[in-house]
Amino acid sequence: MSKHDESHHPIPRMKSEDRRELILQAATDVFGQYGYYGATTDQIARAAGVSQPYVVRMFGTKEKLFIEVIERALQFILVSFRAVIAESRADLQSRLGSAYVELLRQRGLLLSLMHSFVLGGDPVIGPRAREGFLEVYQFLRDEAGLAPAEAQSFLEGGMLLNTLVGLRMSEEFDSSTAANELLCTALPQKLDVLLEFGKQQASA
Amino acid sequence: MSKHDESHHPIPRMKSEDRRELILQAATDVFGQYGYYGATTDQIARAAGVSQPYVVRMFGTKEKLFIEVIERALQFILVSFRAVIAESRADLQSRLGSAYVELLRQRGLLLSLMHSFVLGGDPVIGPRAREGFLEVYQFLRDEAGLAPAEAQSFLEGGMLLNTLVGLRMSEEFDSSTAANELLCTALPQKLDVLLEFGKQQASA
DNA sequence: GTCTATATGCGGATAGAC
DNA sequence: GTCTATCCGCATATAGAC
Repeated sequence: MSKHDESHHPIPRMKSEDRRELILQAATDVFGQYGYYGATTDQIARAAGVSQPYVVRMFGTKEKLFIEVIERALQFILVSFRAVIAESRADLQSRLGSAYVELLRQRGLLLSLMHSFVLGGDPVIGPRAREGFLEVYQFLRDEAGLAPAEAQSFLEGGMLLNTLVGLRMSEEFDSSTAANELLCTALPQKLDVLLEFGKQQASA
Repeated sequence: MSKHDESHHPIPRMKSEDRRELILQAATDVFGQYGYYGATTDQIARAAGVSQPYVVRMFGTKEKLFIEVIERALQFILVSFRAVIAESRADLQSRLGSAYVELLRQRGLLLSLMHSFVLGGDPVIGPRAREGFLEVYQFLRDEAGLAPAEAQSFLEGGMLLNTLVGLRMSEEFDSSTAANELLCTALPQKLDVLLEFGKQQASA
């Protein structure tokens, strides 16, 4: 038991790239729940199973970490969308919508972005957030070939979805008829993913 | 100069109801910019021209203050919407939309709400936020008489608007063609209000 | 590569004067 | 009704050991 000691503390001494990814995932989750200011580096560290100073050390500052989180989230969206159009160019709007909903599986991913979107006044977060949002818009228009009005309506649906997820509206499912109706109307056959996501959240 | 001394500090000794409203406005603005966690009671106090302990004293805690802010914001929305349907029942969707955009004039009002919407996981903010959102939905359906799909699409547009405002996307106007196009497409003849609002923000 | 210990600053809240 | 002074806790960041 000297070769591989995973004793009391993890101390797994992994490659920093892997650790990095682990922390980014944890940070995505925590930032998604509490937002940039509300999340603490200590929460993130504990979620990732490392010490608080380590996450600061690895990313420099909390702010830089947040920026990396939202940039990574953005990449996930675009990669996922590009996969959709690579597969086929039929019925794009709805297939992109499904892909978007699937991204809910990555905890906190869409919510971290949403938090960044309401901090547009911040001198360092704001510009990145705007840039990211416009990147998605341009993708929809240029690569997916949607008309401006179509792209806009896609984004509208996306923002309502983000909001309903942020609100944890699925917690109201069953207990409020209005919530039921709203959720059922708002989600194109993808309610199951949302509800599943809701249970994840509740247990966390 | 002994009767009305408005000496160095304001010390205007106003009725607490007026002071209360003043602080609520300041808080709405500051919470709108930084969110619940990001805003400090001190910023709010300075924006209202009072001392930090005073705002805490008056509302008990920062959390209670935030709750009052979002509940007040909600009331503004509903009052404004009810005025619209009282005036006429024609062309409701678009007239309600205009009324909604007009609410941007109350700095931070829609943004404070938006911040509350992404904190649905919070044990005390979450329930209020959900309740408020559903109240608007129910208004649209029951009082305004919109079909579920219409109400939903109204909310979609509202959430995109909120997001664009949160992003300060109007700052990108002129410098990004995509931003121009997005803003022009997204806003039904109400771009002027948004841009005006953008200038307000920039100067603050 | 990862931790412990800790410095430091800031923010919410309380006490009490005027 | 409103302020000043202040306590206390917490969160980010640094120093340095292993």
